[in-house]
Amino acid sequence: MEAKNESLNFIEQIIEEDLKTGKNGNLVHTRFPPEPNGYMHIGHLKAVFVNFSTANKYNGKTNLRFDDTNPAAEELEFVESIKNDIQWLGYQWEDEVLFASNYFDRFYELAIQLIKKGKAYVDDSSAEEIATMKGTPTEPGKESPFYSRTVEENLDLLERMKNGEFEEGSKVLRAKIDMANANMHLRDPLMYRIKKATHHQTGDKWNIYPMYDWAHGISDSIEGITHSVCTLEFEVHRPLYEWFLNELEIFCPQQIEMSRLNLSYTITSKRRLRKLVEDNFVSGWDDPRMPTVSGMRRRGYTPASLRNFMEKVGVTRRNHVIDVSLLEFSVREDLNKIAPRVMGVLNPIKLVLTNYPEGQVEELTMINNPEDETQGTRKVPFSRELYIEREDFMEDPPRKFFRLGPGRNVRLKGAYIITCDDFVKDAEGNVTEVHCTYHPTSKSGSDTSGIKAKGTMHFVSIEHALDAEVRLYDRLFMDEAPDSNKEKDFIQLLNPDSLSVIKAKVEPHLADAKHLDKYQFMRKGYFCIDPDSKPGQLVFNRTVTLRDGWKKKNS
RNA sequence: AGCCCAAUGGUCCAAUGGUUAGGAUACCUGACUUUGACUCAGGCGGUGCAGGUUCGACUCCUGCUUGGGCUACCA
Repeated sequence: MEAKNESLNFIEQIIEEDLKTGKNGNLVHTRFPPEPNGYMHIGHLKAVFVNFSTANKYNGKTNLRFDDTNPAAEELEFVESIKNDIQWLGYQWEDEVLFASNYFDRFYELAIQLIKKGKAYVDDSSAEEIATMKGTPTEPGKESPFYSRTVEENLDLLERMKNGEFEEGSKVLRAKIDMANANMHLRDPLMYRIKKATHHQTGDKWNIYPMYDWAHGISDSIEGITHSVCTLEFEVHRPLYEWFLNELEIFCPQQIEMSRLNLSYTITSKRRLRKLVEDNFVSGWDDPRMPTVSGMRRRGYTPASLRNFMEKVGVTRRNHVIDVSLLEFSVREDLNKIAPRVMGVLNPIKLVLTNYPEGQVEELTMINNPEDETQGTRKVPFSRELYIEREDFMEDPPRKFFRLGPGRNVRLKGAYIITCDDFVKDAEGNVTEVHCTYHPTSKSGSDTSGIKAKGTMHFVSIEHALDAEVRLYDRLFMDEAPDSNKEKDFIQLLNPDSLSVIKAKVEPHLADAKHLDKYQFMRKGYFCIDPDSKPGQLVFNRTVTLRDGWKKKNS
């Protein structure tokens, strides 16, 4: 029946094993739990992809739950942008958007339960004292002087902490576990700290806020999450995750850690991305060079290309650095199928067809996308004076140059074969004009000339061309792993040429192009309309170049 | 330093106690081409080291090495 035996990633293997044993009543329920403290970037994308696509594969569900336990860092703006990004990627969460803050009352009840069990206590020590008493990985910690408070005293103090009677930093609630444990996270971890902040969901109701470890597992448990996927650095938190849920005697989901996504020539440190924005190294969080979802969207990456990329990357527990060329491949692969072809000359030089009648204009019919004939055709004007790409003419070309040079023939895409007769230089010796004759019987589609042309070139008619600003992007960093370079600050590794803005000439068909419309400029790459674009003032972003065998060979 | 995790072509991901360890990408060839794109065909290139178990180890075990994580009132 099945054509091939697809290999499973390690998470799918766990799930299929659980399905076999009926562990979770044959349910698969995942969640994507971002903290709303910034914009989503390509690193988050992997978590989105794994959680949603895995659940989807097993007819399960995926919750979107904001891990909003730290009001000092979080904002509503980020809640909205994250929701927007997830939907743009093509995923839909189960039911309503959830918040850890929905469960604050429940967390509090459970904390009381833990105190009554003698498994939690209020500690008046300062942050520094707690850190000192925690010991080090090689030395055991020491018990706090407040370790042995009575249950009654702890209950009273917690309630007064909740009621706002104490200053921030003066008291915390800690779980009573094991101050000598080799795992530092088990040395009486904090459950609550006092924060007199206004929360974007709960307002001023709370004066204490739960820590990640206290909130996360309980949230997963409440929602009936079966497989709680997170990244490798949370591995050492798992014993604590399980300790809380077991002490509370409530459902314990399985936490599964996977490696986080690292991309070559890219940073995903939120702190560093913020510095790029705040110090104006980029134009904003949605600068097309940023690895944010909003940046990639503006750059012209498609949701399908990003999902395909994630699929290719795979899911494992090893640290890796994915080559950015795999991302670029995925983007080209999708754009090749969907992007209409147009002609745009990025670095124009004038070409005159000396034997073409002055004032004559032909409307050429061109195919929009050879990969998809349903995209139809369009009209492209052709006349005596054209722009071609400056690099497509060489005064003294090498043998295997397929383009224009004195005495050479070339096909103008969708039009005629031309022969180069002459060229004009200015006082500095720069070529300013190329003169050719066209062969009237060589018209595209009805060529009876018998003339051979090695190459095909794009062009635009000078009279009909539109001006366009084109923003060319290159990688933001020159270093393969800017996040982990120990010698240099990441700012020093920025590529000074990551953006160049040029004035280009494009075919008139593009006058109506709209925000984020995607095109292939033939022979030049994939481009999309930037939000800065206005009618009469076109602005394009280059999403990615085409593969270029010629350039590679000659560089 | 202690504890935990990982180790397969340049990169990423598969596979098996037993012939030539497979795919993707990258790179190189060639074919095709009215995009030097796309497509197609081919090539290059790999089990970290040392022991052990076994008839046989890339796979299991031990040690080592290398890389990563943990010592926040962040998540």
